[in-house]
Amino acid sequence: MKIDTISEVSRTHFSYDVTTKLNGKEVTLVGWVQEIRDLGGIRFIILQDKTGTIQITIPRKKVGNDVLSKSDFVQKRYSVSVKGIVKETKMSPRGFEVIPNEIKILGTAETQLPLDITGKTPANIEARLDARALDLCSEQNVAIFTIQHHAVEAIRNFLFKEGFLEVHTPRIIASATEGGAELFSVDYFGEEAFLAQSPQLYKEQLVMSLEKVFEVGPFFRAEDSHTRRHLSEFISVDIEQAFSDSIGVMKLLEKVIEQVCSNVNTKCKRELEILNNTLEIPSIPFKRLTYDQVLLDLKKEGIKIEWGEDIPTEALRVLGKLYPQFYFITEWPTNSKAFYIKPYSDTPEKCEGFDLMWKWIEIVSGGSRIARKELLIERLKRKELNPESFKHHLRAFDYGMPPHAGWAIGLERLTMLLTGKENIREVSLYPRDRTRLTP
RNA sequence: GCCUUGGUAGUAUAGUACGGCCUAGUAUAAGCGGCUGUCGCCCGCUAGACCCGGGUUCGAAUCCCGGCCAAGGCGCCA
Repeated sequence: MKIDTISEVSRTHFSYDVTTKLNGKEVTLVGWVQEIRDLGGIRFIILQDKTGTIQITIPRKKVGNDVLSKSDFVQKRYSVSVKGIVKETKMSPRGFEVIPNEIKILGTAETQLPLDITGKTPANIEARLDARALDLCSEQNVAIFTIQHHAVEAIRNFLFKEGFLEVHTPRIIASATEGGAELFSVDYFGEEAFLAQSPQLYKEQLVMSLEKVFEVGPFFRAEDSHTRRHLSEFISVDIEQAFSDSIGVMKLLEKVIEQVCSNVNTKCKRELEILNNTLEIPSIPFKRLTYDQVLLDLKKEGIKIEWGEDIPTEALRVLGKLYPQFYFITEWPTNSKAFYIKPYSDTPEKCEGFDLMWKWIEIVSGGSRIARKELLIERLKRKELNPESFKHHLRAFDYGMPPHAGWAIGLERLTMLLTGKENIREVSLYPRDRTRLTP
């Protein structure tokens, strides 16, 4: 059987756009064979495209020889075009079917696929990721990444409206931006360089000129973590704003989250249904808990944490049950946050850093930044970082650094809550983790 | 990095406590044949697997040791 050429094919409708209103009309559909049910005298082909599925019905005695032989030849995952007449009938899943006049075969596929694309025998995450290109064809996965798209769309639109400029900072850097986290090293023309773990230092410098900036892009952490919420390469949505503080950027963040939820809710109704997830639009302002309050709450639950310590995952899970939606944790101990987070001037042991939590997972972290060079150097030393390796960054503070603040959303973590998925690898197209570098 | 659990056809699993009845069962996918209203179609037939290496034993999918791989948890973080 010869493969047909695409040149004569032009799609008139996506599967989802076909309705009973088109009864009797001719449509041309393009997509993939998802399933074939052959009953002998009649054959049903379920055609899939990115919008959904549609039933092609082939009564053996009522179609031409060419249609019959093409439909004999097709297998699951073959790319085809189908030109045919829409026919209303109660016997088909969506109330209509398409009776083909012409089928073109545009591409083939191997017969024994590594995953069951109909979902009758679900594969585990490892097998799915090994065959990710095929896995992504599932209705569920199309729904996940459609939702992620509309989340980013809402973020971009809102930030544009608020006067933010979208920027692109380097991924290849000479030294650690924050210290602490492990970096991937790369050979840069014989010199050691690193993959950026965050745009932090660059976005701070940019507020001196562009005032309000944001960036959406991948960052890299060589942490040896093995959890359902960590990736070695993840997408960060970063903003930084001049002449603002943590209170200001928290208010902005609430609006961003609200916009995301409402955009996804209105544009992704079907996707949410497919994922069996409901999304509430959170009311703002979000609850603000101080670190001290969190410690008190946890004490009541029988969990004791020394002041100044980070909150362990086990405790966060308990906290997530007490506050099962979005909430901020503010006024962190200065030493538990990165060196660039601004301490309160009256109580310097606490800082203007915050985390936005969703249940027990940290979705966003941010804060007011230190704008004074001397204080920044002091904080670097306190964190046992060498100010010398930050000299280019520190110099920027001599050129008119305004007070500023910002935050960073973990896009995959945000997508997890939007889609109801509990494994971050489900919401990353090609996840990179401690043990996975392919595909 | 540490801890726990696991690795059986393309996929998903049963069998492992107490070694023999496992010539390794089932579902689904695949191949062939049949069927005019399926929608997890149905029916018949065919083919397909015990992670690798060593050990114990008359006998190992099953027990022991080593390795590799995975999932989950912790620490760390977005």
